[in-house]
Order: sequence, then C-alpha cells, then structure tokens
Amino acid sequence: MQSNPLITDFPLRVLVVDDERPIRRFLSASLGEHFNISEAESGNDALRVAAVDRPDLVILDLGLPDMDGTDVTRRLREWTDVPVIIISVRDRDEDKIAALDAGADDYLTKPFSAGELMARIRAALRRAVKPENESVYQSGDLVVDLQKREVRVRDLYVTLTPTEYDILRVLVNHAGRVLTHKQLIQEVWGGNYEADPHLLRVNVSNLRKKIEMDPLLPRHIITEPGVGYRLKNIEDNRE
Amino acid sequence: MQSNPLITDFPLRVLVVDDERPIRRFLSASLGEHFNISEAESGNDALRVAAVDRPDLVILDLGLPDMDGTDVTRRLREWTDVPVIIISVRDRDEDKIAALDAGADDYLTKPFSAGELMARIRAALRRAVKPENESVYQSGDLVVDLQKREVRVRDLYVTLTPTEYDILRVLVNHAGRVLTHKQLIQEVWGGNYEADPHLLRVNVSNLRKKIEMDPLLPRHIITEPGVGYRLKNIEDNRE
DNA sequence: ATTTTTCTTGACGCTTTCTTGACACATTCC
DNA sequence: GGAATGTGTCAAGAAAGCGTCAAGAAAAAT
Repeated sequence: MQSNPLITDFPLRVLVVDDERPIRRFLSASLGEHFNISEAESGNDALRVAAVDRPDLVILDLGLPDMDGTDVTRRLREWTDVPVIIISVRDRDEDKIAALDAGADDYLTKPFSAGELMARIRAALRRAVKPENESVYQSGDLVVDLQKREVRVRDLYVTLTPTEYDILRVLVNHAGRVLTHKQLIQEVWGGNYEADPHLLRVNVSNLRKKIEMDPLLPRHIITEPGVGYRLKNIEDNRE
Repeated sequence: MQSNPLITDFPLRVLVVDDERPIRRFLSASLGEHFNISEAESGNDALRVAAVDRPDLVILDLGLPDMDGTDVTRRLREWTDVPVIIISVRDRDEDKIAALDAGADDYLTKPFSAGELMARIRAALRRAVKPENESVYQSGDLVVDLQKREVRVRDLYVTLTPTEYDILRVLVNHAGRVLTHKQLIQEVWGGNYEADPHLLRVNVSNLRKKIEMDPLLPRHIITEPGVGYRLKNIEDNRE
C-alpha cells in the first residue's frame, strides 16, 4: 500500500463539502497531510468555492441543507470535469445510480475507512491529472515549459543546470514581479539557507549567458539594483 | 436515470473475467443488451483476450484460479488505460486499496445490483474516452512492444531482466518527458520506496548496454543531469 | 539442495556543476 | 575626485553527480 498520492510538483487541492462540521474536520485531518484542503458546508457554497479555488478533486456529501449533492454534481459538470467523489449514508441503488449518472466519479457509502477513501481519491486523480494544464511561459523568443521542464530560445532547446533551471522556474512563477535576493535564495537553495547574494549573481550570470541574446543587455532577467531580479515579459512594453 | 450507456457509433466491447461460469452468464446477460461481451475465466486468459480484443472496459473478479485480479490489473496497466472495474466478495479495506492502487478504476463488493454496476460502468466509460495510447513504441532501431513485452533492437530480440524492463516501460509510457529519479524509483520499485539513485543508475547502465548501440553515447535514454532520465525519440530532432 | 540469474551495494574514475575569491566596471554618496 | 557599495564576469578548486566494474546477497529456476 502506498500512502502518498500522485507525484506532482505542487500539492493538489481538494474541496471537502459537508454540512456537518465534525465530518469536515475528520476529512480535512485525514487528507490534509497529502492535499491542500478547502471546505464548504452547503451546495451553493461548494459551487462558489469550486469556481474560485479550482480544486483538483471534490468530495461531496449527498445530504446538504440547500440542495442535493446530485444537483451540485450536475451544476459542476456544466463547466468542469473535476473528479467528484460522493460520500453518503444512503445505500440505496437509486441514489448511487442517480449520483453517478449526474456525473460523479465514485460513490462511497458511510461509514468508510480513511484508507479506502484515499485509495479512491488516488484512483480518481490518476485518471484526471493527465490532461496537462498547459502552463507555458512565453516572452519573445523565450519559452519555458515548466511541465516538460523544457526551455527554448528561438526554437532551440537550451540545457540548463539544476540551479539555473530552479532560478528560472522561480522567476517564471512570479513573472513580472520583483523578487528580492533573499526570496530567490530561499526558493532555490531552500528555506533556512543563509547564502551570499554573490552566489546568486554568478548563477544568474550563467543563466543569462544561455537565455539572453546579449547577456550585456538582458531583456528577460532584469536587475533591480539593490533589490533583486525581475522577469520581464517582452510583449509588455512597460519600462 | 438514463438506462442506456454512452452514445457511440459502434457497440462498446466489455470483457468479463470470472472463473465461475454462472456469474459470467449473469453478467453477460445483464450487460449484453448494451455491450458487446467477451469472456475470460482466468488471469492469463484475460490478458490474452484483452490483447487481442482490445475491449473498452474490463470487469474483473478478484479471485481467479491462476493469478490475483490485482496482478492482472497491474499487467494490463503496463500497456493500456482501459477502465477496469473489480468485483469481489472480499470486503476488506486492504483488498480494495491494493486493487485501486494497482490501477483499477472501481471496486464493487458482491453482491451488487445490476443497476449499480451499469451506473459505474457508465461513469467509467464516460471519462475514458481518450485517444488510444499506442502500445508499440518505435524510435530508430528500437522497438518496444508493451503488449507482448518484447524489445527489439535492429530486428534482434533483446532479453531484459524484470527491473530493466520496468524501467524501460515507465520511460516508454512517458516518452519524451523528463522523469525524475524519484518518479522512476517509485514506479519501478513501488510506492514508498526510498531508494538510492545509485541503484537506478546501475540498472540504467545495464539497460543501456542492451539497447544502445554505443552505451557511451546514449541516443535513447538521455541523462538529464541532476534531474533524471528522458526517453528521446530519434525521429525528433530537437537540439 | 544446487545452480543460475538477477538485484543490490560499494569502490573508483570521470565529468559536470557549484561555490568561492579576485577583479573590473558602474553608480551613488560623501 | 574618491571611497563605498552593488553588480557582472572569469577562473580555479571543491563538491556533487554519473557511469562502470565487480563482488556478494537475494531470488528464481532447476
């Protein structure tokens, strides 16, 4: 039995919907170790949170105060394919069939074990995670595909060292914003690392040599003197 | 409640695997109205029929005479994403978790109603409509047939050890993408294995000796320093 | 039970990558 | 002007990563 879920760069988000607070707490506790949990306690609440948070999976109780879980599922299916796992005390076939046909991915009758729930979550995510959410950064001749871990400059693949890639990744994740030396160092070298800004400069220099046409006039990685660096999007004409 | 399954031009094929003839007959009867049914009565039988018939869904009993249903699932997952629904008399959590983590899509405890099974089949089929993943990988002189578990290099059959084959299989299933050491280790050695990357390296080394013309200049299995490995297709001329 | 195959571990040499220090250049502030 | 600070480049040594070999352990086959 494997205990941890899928391997992803960032923690997956799970929305737990149940009107009973103890159950929400129990679920959040058992899942919180592996996922980023958000909660909702009614159908409308769930739909609202789902729209804002864009969870990767929804765990939905059938008996909600304002609307039926089956209807919530149907409403969700109008705009998203997010996996939905129904949990319910009702064990009648009609309920299961109705929920599954409304678009739910799985139906679990209470009481159930945390282990089984986790396994069914893993199964649901395994299928759903596949369509890669294309998050490609593009800026002029520079293309960074964080999913594929690929960097291209004018259609040429560039080979970066792990450190160089990490720096670029952090910059891409905060593209346009100024990142202080400290922030960059913390993200790249890890939490409590008391590193020399000089170390960062050397690596940025090496990185620039690979992705900037003219490293003397950097157009992507802009130095913010006394502060840090900023990844500038060429398409933006902000100065 | 909708009674008929998905709307398709041609009838979907379902493979029913159970060693007890009465159960096969019952399932075939209840599903035969909507699907094209084929049957198998053992694990090896199931794998053989699945390879030939290419069913759109598999219903699999856990207790088979020759091998466990979980193992059948695992073997199927080596080359196909066909939805697998497990049916079993066993109601223990460990069985459910093991089956789901082996790659099953759903787990139904006997006895169950025909209606629920149909609903779960519909749910499984609904999300399974995805491009058929070709199970033969070809790249230059290298041919990997995941279905037949065969590897050829310039028309010569190559014998790989189980570990070597597993590594290659995982690489083929994610061809072109970078797989981190961690991902590879988890997929090959199983769930929560905390293995030495060195162990991976020596196995990759052995694998390369068998499939690379010149192991010193690998053209298929590319090392991504500090990250992992990537299976490169010769036809792609990415530089 | 014995043989054969496969897996794992450790050692070593080689390569790549990281870090450090030295220095040049620019900007800012006395 | 001249020191002080911040920045970028270069190069050399340190550190980490990689691939191979070989020997023992474990597993599988006989």
